[in-house]
Amino acid sequence: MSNEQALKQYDVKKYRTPDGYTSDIAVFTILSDKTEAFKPPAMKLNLMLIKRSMTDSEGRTNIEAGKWALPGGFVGETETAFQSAQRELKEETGVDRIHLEHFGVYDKPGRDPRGWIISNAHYAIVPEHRLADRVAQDDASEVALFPVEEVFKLDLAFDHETIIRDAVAVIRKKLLETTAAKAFLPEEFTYSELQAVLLTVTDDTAIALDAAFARKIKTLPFIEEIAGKKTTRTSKKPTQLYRFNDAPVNSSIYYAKK
Amino acid sequence: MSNEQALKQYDVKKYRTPDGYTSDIAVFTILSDKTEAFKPPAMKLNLMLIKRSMTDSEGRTNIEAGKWALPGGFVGETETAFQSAQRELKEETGVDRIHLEHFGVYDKPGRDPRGWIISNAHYAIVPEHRLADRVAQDDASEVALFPVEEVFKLDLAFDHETIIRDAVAVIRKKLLETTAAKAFLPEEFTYSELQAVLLTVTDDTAIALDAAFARKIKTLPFIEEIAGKKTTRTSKKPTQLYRFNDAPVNSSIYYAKK
DNA sequence: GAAATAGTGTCTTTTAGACACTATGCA
DNA sequence: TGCATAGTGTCTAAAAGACACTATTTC
Repeated sequence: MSNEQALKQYDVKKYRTPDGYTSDIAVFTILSDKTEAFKPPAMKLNLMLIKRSMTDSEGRTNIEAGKWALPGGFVGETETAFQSAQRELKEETGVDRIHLEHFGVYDKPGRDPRGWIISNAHYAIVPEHRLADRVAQDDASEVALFPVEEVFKLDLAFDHETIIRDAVAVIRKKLLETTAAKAFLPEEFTYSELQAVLLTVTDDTAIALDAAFARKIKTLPFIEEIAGKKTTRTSKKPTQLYRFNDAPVNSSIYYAKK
Repeated sequence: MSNEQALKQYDVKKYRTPDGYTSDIAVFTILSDKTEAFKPPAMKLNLMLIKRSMTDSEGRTNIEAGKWALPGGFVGETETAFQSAQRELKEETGVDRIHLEHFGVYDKPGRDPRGWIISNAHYAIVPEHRLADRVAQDDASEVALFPVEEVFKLDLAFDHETIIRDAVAVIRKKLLETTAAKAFLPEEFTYSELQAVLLTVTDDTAIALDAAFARKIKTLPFIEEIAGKKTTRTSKKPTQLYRFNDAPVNSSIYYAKK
Protein backbone atom coordinates (compact mmCIF):
# COMPACT_ATOMS: atom_id res chain seq x y z
CA MET A 1 0.00 0.00 0.00
CA SER A 2 1.25 3.48 -0.77
CA ASN A 3 2.24 6.22 1.62
CA GLU A 4 -0.76 8.23 0.38
CA GLN A 5 -3.20 5.48 1.30
CA ALA A 6 -1.54 5.01 4.67
CA LEU A 7 -1.95 8.72 5.31
CA LYS A 8 -5.69 8.56 4.62
CA GLN A 9 -6.04 5.91 7.30
CA TYR A 10 -4.03 7.93 9.78
CA ASP A 11 -6.11 9.59 12.47
CA VAL A 12 -4.16 12.63 13.54
CA LYS A 13 -6.24 13.08 16.70
CA LYS A 14 -5.93 9.51 17.91
CA TYR A 15 -3.45 10.56 20.58
CA ARG A 16 -3.64 13.30 23.15
CA THR A 17 -2.03 16.32 21.48
CA PRO A 18 -0.47 19.49 22.93
CA ASP A 19 -2.72 22.44 23.75
CA GLY A 20 -0.32 24.95 22.30
CA TYR A 21 3.14 25.75 20.99
CA THR A 22 4.71 29.08 21.89
CA SER A 23 7.89 30.99 21.23
CA ASP A 24 9.55 33.00 23.99
CA ILE A 25 12.36 35.45 23.43
CA ALA A 26 14.99 36.59 25.92
CA VAL A 27 16.07 39.94 24.47
CA PHE A 28 19.41 40.99 25.86
CA THR A 29 20.96 44.40 25.52
CA ILE A 30 23.90 46.10 27.15
CA LEU A 31 23.32 49.47 28.75
CA SER A 32 26.09 51.92 29.51
CA ASP A 33 25.65 53.25 33.03
CA LYS A 34 26.52 56.75 31.94
CA THR A 35 27.88 58.16 28.75
CA GLU A 36 30.39 60.82 29.64
CA ALA A 37 32.70 62.40 27.12
CA PHE A 38 36.14 60.77 26.74
CA LYS A 39 35.10 57.84 28.95
CA PRO A 40 35.19 54.15 28.16
CA PRO A 41 31.79 52.67 28.84
CA ALA A 42 30.74 50.89 32.03
CA MET A 43 28.26 48.31 30.89
CA LYS A 44 25.60 46.07 32.34
CA LEU A 45 23.78 43.17 30.75
CA ASN A 46 20.05 43.87 30.65
CA LEU A 47 17.04 41.76 29.78
CA MET A 48 13.83 43.05 28.27
CA LEU A 49 10.60 41.89 29.90
CA ILE A 50 6.96 42.73 29.48
CA LYS A 51 4.36 43.10 32.19
CA ARG A 52 1.32 41.00 31.39
CA SER A 53 -1.89 43.00 31.06
CA MET A 54 -4.75 42.51 33.52
CA THR A 55 -7.13 41.78 30.65
CA ASP A 56 -6.65 40.37 27.19
CA SER A 57 -7.65 42.04 23.93
CA GLU A 58 -11.22 40.80 24.40
CA GLY A 59 -11.53 42.21 27.90
CA ARG A 60 -11.23 38.99 29.85
CA THR A 61 -8.89 38.56 32.79
CA ASN A 62 -5.46 37.43 31.60
CA ILE A 63 -3.59 34.39 32.83
CA GLU A 64 -0.60 35.32 35.03
CA ALA A 65 -1.82 38.93 34.86
CA GLY A 66 0.45 41.58 36.32
CA LYS A 67 3.51 39.37 36.30
CA TRP A 68 6.68 40.01 34.34
CA ALA A 69 7.34 37.68 31.43
CA LEU A 70 9.45 37.11 28.35
CA PRO A 71 7.88 38.46 25.19
CA GLY A 72 6.51 35.75 22.95
CA GLY A 73 3.32 34.16 21.82
CA PHE A 74 1.60 31.28 20.13
CA VAL A 75 3.20 29.80 17.04
CA GLY A 76 0.87 29.45 14.07
CA GLU A 77 0.50 26.32 11.98
CA THR A 78 2.09 27.98 8.96
CA GLU A 79 5.26 29.21 10.62
CA THR A 80 8.21 27.94 12.64
CA ALA A 81 8.87 29.02 16.21
CA PHE A 82 11.86 30.94 14.90
CA GLN A 83 9.69 32.90 12.47
CA SER A 84 7.14 33.43 15.20
CA ALA A 85 9.83 34.81 17.50
CA GLN A 86 11.02 37.21 14.80
CA ARG A 87 7.45 38.33 14.17
CA GLU A 88 6.58 38.78 17.84
CA LEU A 89 9.78 40.69 18.46
CA LYS A 90 9.05 43.04 15.60
CA GLU A 91 5.43 43.51 16.62
CA GLU A 92 6.13 44.03 20.30
CA THR A 93 9.33 46.03 20.16
CA GLY A 94 9.76 47.28 16.60
CA VAL A 95 13.09 45.47 16.46
CA ASP A 96 13.90 43.72 13.19
CA ARG A 97 16.83 41.86 11.61
CA ILE A 98 18.41 40.86 14.85
CA HIS A 99 20.66 37.98 15.88
CA LEU A 100 18.12 35.43 17.15
CA GLU A 101 18.90 31.89 18.19
CA HIS A 102 17.09 28.88 19.63
CA PHE A 103 18.49 27.71 22.96
CA GLY A 104 15.96 25.42 24.59
CA VAL A 105 12.56 23.82 24.86
CA TYR A 106 10.37 23.95 27.95
CA ASP A 107 7.83 21.17 28.17
CA LYS A 108 7.66 20.11 31.80
CA PRO A 109 4.13 18.95 32.58
CA GLY A 110 2.29 21.66 34.54
CA ARG A 111 4.61 24.49 33.48
CA ASP A 112 1.64 26.42 32.06
CA PRO A 113 -1.66 26.36 33.97
CA ARG A 114 -3.61 26.67 30.72
CA GLY A 115 -2.70 23.15 29.65
CA TRP A 116 -0.04 21.21 27.79
CA ILE A 117 1.89 24.03 26.24
CA ILE A 118 5.38 23.67 24.81
CA SER A 119 7.66 26.69 24.70
CA ASN A 120 10.48 27.06 22.21
CA ALA A 121 12.91 29.58 23.70
CA HIS A 122 15.19 31.96 21.81
CA TYR A 123 17.60 34.66 22.78
CA ALA A 124 18.24 37.88 20.92
CA ILE A 125 21.17 40.27 21.13
CA VAL A 126 20.32 43.87 20.50
CA PRO A 127 22.50 46.99 20.72
CA GLU A 128 21.07 49.58 23.07
CA HIS A 129 19.99 52.05 20.39
CA ARG A 130 17.82 49.48 18.59
CA LEU A 131 15.48 49.33 21.58
CA ALA A 132 14.93 53.08 21.75
CA ASP A 133 11.44 52.95 20.28
CA ARG A 134 10.10 49.97 22.20
CA VAL A 135 6.44 50.12 23.17
CA ALA A 136 4.00 48.02 25.16
CA GLN A 137 1.40 46.43 22.92
CA ASP A 138 -1.18 43.66 22.86
CA ASP A 139 -1.00 41.61 26.05
CA ALA A 140 1.70 43.79 27.57
CA SER A 141 0.93 46.76 29.81
CA GLU A 142 4.59 47.68 30.20
CA VAL A 143 7.94 46.94 28.59
CA ALA A 144 11.11 47.43 30.62
CA LEU A 145 14.79 46.57 30.78
CA PHE A 146 16.25 45.03 33.92
CA PRO A 147 19.87 44.30 34.83
CA VAL A 148 20.08 40.50 34.90
CA GLU A 149 20.79 40.39 38.66
CA GLU A 150 17.57 42.29 39.32
CA VAL A 151 15.37 40.06 37.20
CA PHE A 152 15.10 37.27 39.76
CA LYS A 153 13.66 39.64 42.36
CA LEU A 154 10.59 40.13 40.14
CA ASP A 155 7.38 38.16 40.19
CA LEU A 156 7.85 36.15 37.00
CA ALA A 157 5.11 34.43 35.01
CA PHE A 158 4.94 30.68 34.27
CA ASP A 159 8.35 28.98 34.44
CA HIS A 160 10.10 32.02 33.01
CA GLU A 161 12.52 32.12 35.93
CA THR A 162 13.94 28.80 34.72
CA ILE A 163 14.00 29.91 31.10
CA ILE A 164 15.74 33.16 32.00
CA ARG A 165 18.38 31.39 34.13
CA ASP A 166 19.17 29.17 31.16
CA ALA A 167 19.20 32.14 28.77
CA VAL A 168 21.67 34.03 30.95
CA ALA A 169 23.97 31.01 31.15
CA VAL A 170 23.78 30.55 27.39
CA ILE A 171 24.54 34.17 26.60
CA ARG A 172 27.54 34.22 28.96
CA LYS A 173 28.89 31.17 27.17
CA LYS A 174 28.17 32.56 23.71
CA LEU A 175 29.83 35.90 24.46
CA LEU A 176 33.05 34.16 25.50
CA GLU A 177 33.08 31.26 23.02
CA THR A 178 31.81 32.91 19.85
CA THR A 179 31.97 36.35 18.27
CA ALA A 180 28.46 37.11 19.54
CA ALA A 181 29.80 40.27 21.22
CA LYS A 182 29.69 41.71 17.71
CA ALA A 183 25.92 42.07 18.00
CA PHE A 184 26.26 44.38 21.02
CA LEU A 185 28.81 46.67 19.38
CA PRO A 186 28.92 49.19 16.56
CA GLU A 187 30.64 48.06 13.35
CA GLU A 188 33.82 49.83 14.43
CA PHE A 189 34.79 49.70 18.07
CA THR A 190 37.71 50.33 20.42
CA TYR A 191 39.41 47.72 22.55
CA SER A 192 37.80 49.22 25.67
CA GLU A 193 34.32 48.87 24.19
CA LEU A 194 34.78 45.18 23.45
CA GLN A 195 36.39 44.83 26.87
CA ALA A 196 33.35 46.42 28.53
CA VAL A 197 31.01 43.98 26.78
CA LEU A 198 33.06 40.97 27.87
CA LEU A 199 33.35 42.26 31.43
CA THR A 200 29.58 41.98 31.76
CA VAL A 201 30.02 38.20 31.77
CA THR A 202 33.54 37.49 33.06
CA ASP A 203 36.15 38.95 35.39
CA ASP A 204 39.10 37.07 33.94
CA THR A 205 42.23 39.18 34.33
CA ALA A 206 43.27 38.64 30.71
CA ILE A 207 40.27 40.77 29.83
CA ALA A 208 40.04 43.00 32.90
CA LEU A 209 43.59 44.38 32.68
CA ASP A 210 43.82 47.18 30.14
CA ALA A 211 47.40 46.61 29.04
CA ALA A 212 46.84 42.86 28.56
CA PHE A 213 43.64 43.29 26.59
CA ALA A 214 44.93 46.15 24.44
CA ARG A 215 47.73 43.84 23.35
CA LYS A 216 45.55 40.76 23.06
CA ILE A 217 43.03 42.28 20.69
CA LYS A 218 45.73 42.67 18.04
CA THR A 219 46.46 38.95 17.99
CA LEU A 220 42.88 37.72 17.68
CA PRO A 221 42.48 36.30 14.17
CA PHE A 222 38.78 37.21 13.96
CA ILE A 223 39.34 40.90 14.75
CA GLU A 224 41.24 43.30 12.53
CA GLU A 225 42.61 46.78 12.98
CA ILE A 226 41.08 49.42 10.72
CA ALA A 227 44.31 50.97 9.46
CA GLY A 228 44.73 54.58 10.52
CA LYS A 229 41.18 54.98 11.79
CA LYS A 230 40.77 56.36 15.29
CA THR A 231 38.13 57.83 17.56
CA THR A 232 38.14 60.05 20.64
CA ARG A 233 34.78 58.91 21.98
CA THR A 234 36.33 56.89 24.79
CA SER A 235 39.37 58.94 25.63
CA LYS A 236 41.23 62.15 24.93
CA LYS A 237 43.99 60.23 23.25
CA PRO A 238 42.72 59.06 19.85
CA THR A 239 42.02 55.33 20.05
CA GLN A 240 42.45 52.69 17.40
CA LEU A 241 39.25 51.26 15.90
CA TYR A 242 38.76 47.56 15.19
CA ARG A 243 36.18 45.42 13.42
CA PHE A 244 35.24 41.75 13.37
CA ASN A 245 36.20 39.94 10.18
CA ASP A 246 34.95 36.61 8.91
CA ALA A 247 37.84 34.46 10.10
CA PRO A 248 36.55 31.17 11.51
CA VAL A 249 36.58 30.81 15.25
CA ASN A 250 38.04 27.76 16.93
CA SER A 251 37.61 27.01 20.58
CA SER A 252 38.72 23.42 20.88
CA ILE A 253 39.84 22.41 24.34
CA TYR A 254 42.45 20.09 22.83
CA TYR A 255 44.42 22.37 20.58
CA ALA A 256 45.46 25.97 20.29
CA LYS A 257 43.94 28.81 18.33
CA LYS A 258 45.14 28.89 14.76
CA MET B 1 -10.39 38.60 39.31
CA SER B 2 -8.13 35.78 40.36
CA ASN B 3 -5.87 33.65 38.23
CA GLU B 4 -8.13 30.67 38.99
CA GLN B 5 -11.18 32.42 37.62
CA ALA B 6 -9.25 33.54 34.55
CA LEU B 7 -8.24 29.95 33.96
CA LYS B 8 -11.86 28.78 34.01
CA GLN B 9 -12.69 31.23 31.27
CA TYR B 10 -9.72 30.15 29.20
CA ASP B 11 -10.60 27.95 26.23
CA VAL B 12 -7.56 25.85 25.57
CA LYS B 13 -8.83 24.77 22.15
CA LYS B 14 -9.60 28.26 20.89
CA TYR B 15 -6.52 28.23 18.70
CA ARG B 16 -5.30 25.66 16.22
CA THR B 17 -3.04 23.35 18.21
CA PRO B 18 -0.25 20.99 17.13
CA ASP B 19 -1.15 17.46 16.05
CA GLY B 20 1.71 15.91 17.93
CA TYR B 21 4.97 16.33 19.80
CA THR B 22 7.73 13.80 19.27
CA SER B 23 11.24 13.10 20.49
CA ASP B 24 13.92 11.89 18.10
CA ILE B 25 17.28 10.57 19.17
CA ALA B 26 20.51 10.50 17.18
CA VAL B 27 22.46 7.72 18.87
CA PHE B 28 26.16 7.95 18.05
CA THR B 29 28.73 5.31 18.75
CA ILE B 30 32.29 4.79 17.65
CA LEU B 31 33.23 1.50 16.06
CA SER B 32 36.75 0.20 15.83
CA ASP B 33 37.38 -1.08 12.32
CA LYS B 34 39.26 -4.09 13.62
CA THR B 35 40.52 -5.04 17.03
CA GLU B 36 43.93 -6.60 16.62
CA ALA B 37 46.19 -7.32 19.54
CA PHE B 38 48.70 -4.57 20.43
CA LYS B 39 47.06 -2.16 18.00
CA PRO B 40 45.74 1.31 18.69
CA PRO B 41 42.17 1.50 17.43
CA ALA B 42 41.10 2.90 14.05
CA MET B 43 37.70 4.39 14.71
CA LYS B 44 34.67 5.58 12.79
CA LEU B 45 31.72 7.60 13.99
CA ASN B 46 28.51 5.63 13.52
CA LEU B 47 24.85 6.51 13.85
CA MET B 48 22.11 4.13 14.87
CA LEU B 49 18.97 4.12 12.71
CA ILE B 50 15.83 2.03 12.58
CA LYS B 51 13.99 0.85 9.51
CA ARG B 52 10.32 1.74 9.77
CA SER B 53 8.00 -1.28 9.63
CA MET B 54 5.60 -1.75 6.73
CA THR B 55 2.67 -2.00 9.16
CA ASP B 56 2.05 -0.59 12.60
CA SER B 57 1.18 -2.61 15.73
CA GLU B 58 -2.48 -2.68 14.64
CA GLY B 59 -1.70 -4.04 11.18
CA ARG B 60 -2.22 -0.85 9.19
CA THR B 61 0.28 0.44 6.68
CA ASN B 62 2.84 2.67 8.36
CA ILE B 63 3.72 6.21 7.32
CA GLU B 64 7.14 6.44 5.65
CA ALA B 65 7.25 2.64 5.76
CA GLY B 66 10.50 0.98 4.76
CA LYS B 67 12.56 4.16 5.20
CA TRP B 68 15.40 4.60 7.64
CA ALA B 69 14.73 6.94 10.56
CA LEU B 70 15.98 8.14 13.90
CA PRO B 71 14.49 6.23 16.82
CA GLY B 72 11.91 8.22 18.73
CA GLY B 73 8.23 8.55 19.28
CA PHE B 74 5.36 10.59 20.57
CA VAL B 75 5.80 12.46 23.82
CA GLY B 76 3.04 11.88 26.37
CA GLU B 77 1.27 14.62 28.27
CA THR B 78 2.84 13.54 31.56
CA GLU B 79 6.47 13.55 30.47
CA THR B 80 9.06 15.82 28.92
CA ALA B 81 10.62 15.14 25.52
CA PHE B 82 13.85 14.37 27.37
CA GLN B 83 12.15 11.69 29.47
CA SER B 84 10.40 10.39 26.37
CA ALA B 85 13.76 10.12 24.58
CA GLN B 86 15.26 8.18 27.50
CA ARG B 87 12.26 5.88 27.59
CA GLU B 88 12.20 5.25 23.83
CA LEU B 89 15.92 4.61 23.79
CA LYS B 90 15.62 2.06 26.57
CA GLU B 91 12.59 0.40 24.98
CA GLU B 92 14.00 0.29 21.47
CA THR B 93 17.64 -0.47 22.17
CA GLY B 94 17.91 -1.60 25.79
CA VAL B 95 20.34 1.24 26.42
CA ASP B 96 19.94 3.06 29.73
CA ARG B 97 21.75 5.76 31.75
CA ILE B 98 23.35 7.37 28.75
CA HIS B 99 24.58 10.90 28.02
CA LEU B 100 21.57 12.44 26.28
CA GLU B 101 21.22 16.06 25.27
CA HIS B 102 18.73 18.27 23.47
CA PHE B 103 20.14 19.94 20.38
CA GLY B 104 17.25 21.26 18.30
CA VAL B 105 13.61 21.56 17.45
CA TYR B 106 12.12 20.76 14.06
CA ASP B 107 8.84 22.47 13.36
CA LYS B 108 8.90 23.50 9.72
CA PRO B 109 5.36 23.38 8.33
CA GLY B 110 4.93 20.26 6.20
CA ARG B 111 7.89 18.38 7.70
CA ASP B 112 5.60 15.49 8.67
CA PRO B 113 2.84 14.42 6.26
CA ARG B 114 0.62 13.36 9.16
CA GLY B 115 0.06 16.95 10.26
CA TRP B 116 1.54 19.66 12.45
CA ILE B 117 4.06 17.66 14.38
CA ILE B 118 6.92 19.17 16.34
CA SER B 119 10.06 17.15 16.91
CA ASN B 120 12.40 17.73 19.82
CA ALA B 121 15.76 16.26 18.82
CA HIS B 122 18.41 14.80 21.11
CA TYR B 123 21.73 13.15 20.62
CA ALA B 124 23.18 10.31 22.65
CA ILE B 125 26.76 9.12 22.98
CA VAL B 126 27.16 5.43 23.60
CA PRO B 127 30.29 3.29 23.82
CA GLU B 128 30.25 0.43 21.37
CA HIS B 129 29.69 -2.35 23.91
CA ARG B 130 26.50 -0.74 25.25
CA LEU B 131 24.77 -1.34 21.93
CA ALA B 132 25.62 -5.04 21.78
CA ASP B 133 22.14 -6.20 22.70
CA ARG B 134 20.15 -3.83 20.49
CA VAL B 135 16.98 -5.24 18.99
CA ALA B 136 14.31 -4.07 16.56
CA GLN B 137 10.98 -3.58 18.32
CA ASP B 138 7.62 -1.89 17.88
CA ASP B 139 7.56 0.17 14.71
CA ALA B 140 11.06 -0.89 13.69
CA SER B 141 11.75 -3.85 11.45
CA GLU B 142 15.51 -3.41 11.66
CA VAL B 143 18.09 -1.60 13.74
CA ALA B 144 21.50 -0.86 12.26
CA LEU B 145 24.62 1.23 12.65
CA PHE B 146 25.92 3.29 9.72
CA PRO B 147 29.15 5.28 9.38
CA VAL B 148 28.02 8.90 9.21
CA GLU B 149 29.24 9.34 5.62
CA GLU B 150 27.04 6.45 4.52
CA VAL B 151 23.88 7.70 6.20
CA PHE B 152 23.06 10.29 3.55
CA LYS B 153 22.96 7.64 0.82
CA LEU B 154 19.96 6.02 2.54
CA ASP B 155 16.31 6.75 1.93
CA LEU B 156 15.55 8.70 5.09
CA ALA B 157 12.08 9.30 6.56
CA PHE B 158 10.49 12.71 7.14
CA ASP B 159 13.08 15.51 7.49
CA HIS B 160 15.52 13.24 9.26
CA GLU B 161 18.25 14.08 6.77
CA THR B 162 18.21 17.66 8.07
CA ILE B 163 18.07 16.55 11.70
CA ILE B 164 20.97 14.15 11.19
CA ARG B 165 23.10 16.79 9.45
CA ASP B 166 22.59 19.06 12.44
CA ALA B 167 23.29 16.24 14.88
CA VAL B 168 26.57 15.39 13.18
CA ALA B 169 27.66 19.04 13.26
CA VAL B 170 26.72 19.30 16.93
CA ILE B 171 28.59 16.17 17.93
CA ARG B 172 31.73 17.24 16.07
CA LYS B 173 31.64 20.51 17.96
CA LYS B 174 30.91 18.87 21.31
CA LEU B 175 33.74 16.36 20.93
CA LEU B 176 36.25 19.15 20.36
CA GLU B 177 34.86 21.80 22.72
CA THR B 178 33.78 19.72 25.69
CA THR B 179 34.89 16.52 27.38
CA ALA B 180 32.11 14.60 25.61
CA ALA B 181 34.73 12.16 24.25
CA LYS B 182 34.59 10.67 27.73
CA ALA B 183 31.27 9.02 26.86
CA PHE B 184 32.88 7.07 24.00
CA LEU B 185 35.78 5.76 26.09
CA PRO B 186 36.31 3.38 28.97
CA GLU B 187 36.99 4.94 32.39
CA GLU B 188 40.73 4.43 31.87
CA PHE B 189 42.15 5.01 28.44
CA THR B 190 45.44 5.53 26.60
CA TYR B 191 46.44 8.64 24.68
CA SER B 192 45.98 6.75 21.42
CA GLU B 193 42.41 5.79 22.30
CA LEU B 194 41.43 9.40 23.00
CA GLN B 195 43.33 10.39 19.86
CA ALA B 196 41.34 7.89 17.79
CA VAL B 197 38.05 9.30 19.07
CA LEU B 198 39.07 12.85 18.23
CA LEU B 199 40.35 11.86 14.80
CA THR B 200 36.83 10.78 13.86
CA VAL B 201 35.90 14.49 13.80
CA THR B 202 39.12 16.42 13.09
CA ASP B 203 42.40 16.06 11.25
CA ASP B 204 44.23 18.82 13.09
CA THR B 205 47.93 17.98 13.26
CA ALA B 206 48.12 18.74 16.97
CA ILE B 207 45.96 15.65 17.44
CA ALA B 208 47.04 13.57 14.44
CA LEU B 209 50.77 13.54 15.26
CA ASP B 210 51.56 10.92 17.88
CA ALA B 211 54.48 12.66 19.53
CA ALA B 212 52.56 15.95 19.79
CA PHE B 213 49.45 14.39 21.25
CA ALA B 214 51.30 12.11 23.67
CA ARG B 215 52.89 15.23 25.14
CA LYS B 216 49.75 17.32 24.96
CA ILE B 217 47.57 14.96 26.95
CA LYS B 218 49.78 15.45 29.99
CA THR B 219 49.15 19.21 30.04
CA LEU B 220 45.34 19.07 29.74
CA PRO B 221 43.92 20.15 33.11
CA PHE B 222 40.80 18.00 32.74
CA ILE B 223 42.74 14.75 32.18
CA GLU B 224 44.96 13.09 34.75
CA GLU B 225 47.51 10.33 34.62
CA ILE B 226 46.70 7.24 36.66
CA ALA B 227 50.00 6.90 38.47
CA GLY B 228 51.85 3.74 37.60
CA LYS B 229 48.94 2.13 35.79
CA LYS B 230 49.59 0.81 32.30
CA THR B 231 48.04 -1.41 29.69
CA THR B 232 49.34 -3.39 26.73
CA ARG B 233 46.05 -3.50 24.84
CA THR B 234 47.20 -0.94 22.27
CA SER B 235 50.88 -1.77 21.96
CA LYS B 236 53.60 -4.12 23.03
CA LYS B 237 55.22 -1.41 25.08
CA PRO B 238 53.07 -0.88 28.19
CA THR B 239 51.16 2.37 27.78
CA GLN B 240 50.19 4.90 30.40
CA LEU B 241 46.48 5.06 31.33
CA TYR B 242 44.60 8.33 31.86
CA ARG B 243 41.19 9.35 33.11
CA PHE B 244 39.03 12.47 32.90
CA ASN B 245 38.76 14.41 36.14
CA ASP B 246 36.21 17.04 37.08
CA ALA B 247 38.30 20.12 36.32
CA PRO B 248 36.18 22.76 34.62
CA VAL B 249 36.69 23.23 30.93
CA ASN B 250 37.21 26.62 29.43
CA SER B 251 37.08 27.30 25.74
CA SER B 252 36.89 31.07 25.52
CA ILE B 253 38.13 32.50 22.24
CA TYR B 254 39.47 35.56 24.07
CA TYR B 255 41.73 34.05 26.69
CA ALA B 256 43.93 31.04 27.24
CA LYS B 257 43.20 27.75 28.95
CA LYS B 258 43.70 27.97 32.68
C1' DG C 1 67.24 -8.15 15.12
C1' DA C 2 62.88 -6.28 12.91
C1' DA C 3 58.65 -4.22 13.59
C1' DA C 4 55.39 -1.49 15.92
C1' DT C 5 53.78 1.59 19.35
C1' DA C 6 54.98 4.85 22.96
C1' DG C 7 57.13 7.96 24.24
C1' DT C 8 61.50 11.76 25.47
C1' DG C 9 65.37 15.39 24.25
C1' DT C 10 66.24 19.46 22.46
C1' DC C 11 65.82 23.43 19.93
C1' DT C 12 63.03 27.36 18.06
C1' DT C 13 59.13 30.25 17.94
C1' DT C 14 55.05 32.06 19.83
C1' DT C 15 52.07 33.34 23.50
C1' DA C 16 51.02 34.73 28.21
C1' DG C 17 51.63 37.46 32.25
C1' DA C 18 53.55 41.06 34.92
C1' DC C 19 54.68 45.68 35.64
C1' DA C 20 56.86 49.81 34.61
C1' DC C 21 57.01 53.15 31.46
C1' DT C 22 55.56 56.48 27.48
C1' DA C 23 51.89 59.04 24.48
C1' DT C 24 48.07 62.11 23.68
C1' DG C 25 45.15 65.81 24.43
C1' DC C 26 41.71 68.30 27.35
C1' DA C 27 40.87 71.24 31.32
C1' DT D 1 50.68 71.18 34.76
C1' DG D 2 47.61 67.18 36.22
C1' DC D 3 44.64 63.71 34.89
C1' DA D 4 42.64 60.02 32.46
C1' DT D 5 42.78 56.78 28.83
C1' DA D 6 45.60 54.28 25.51
C1' DG D 7 48.93 52.18 24.65
C1' DT D 8 54.48 50.18 24.28
C1' DG D 9 59.11 48.10 26.28
C1' DT D 10 61.03 44.62 28.38
C1' DC D 11 61.63 40.69 30.90
C1' DT D 12 60.25 35.92 32.30
C1' DA D 13 57.78 31.78 32.00
C1' DA D 14 55.04 28.68 29.65
C1' DA D 15 53.24 26.53 25.56
C1' DA D 16 53.41 25.08 20.77
C1' DG D 17 55.68 22.99 16.88
C1' DA D 18 59.19 20.34 14.63
C1' DC D 19 62.02 16.44 14.23
C1' DA D 20 65.33 13.31 15.69
C1' DC D 21 66.05 10.13 18.94
C1' DT D 22 65.21 6.38 22.71
C1' DA D 23 62.26 2.61 25.16
C1' DT D 24 59.65 -1.59 25.51
C1' DT D 25 57.86 -5.58 24.02
C1' DT D 26 56.50 -9.56 20.66
C1' DC D 27 57.65 -12.36 16.97
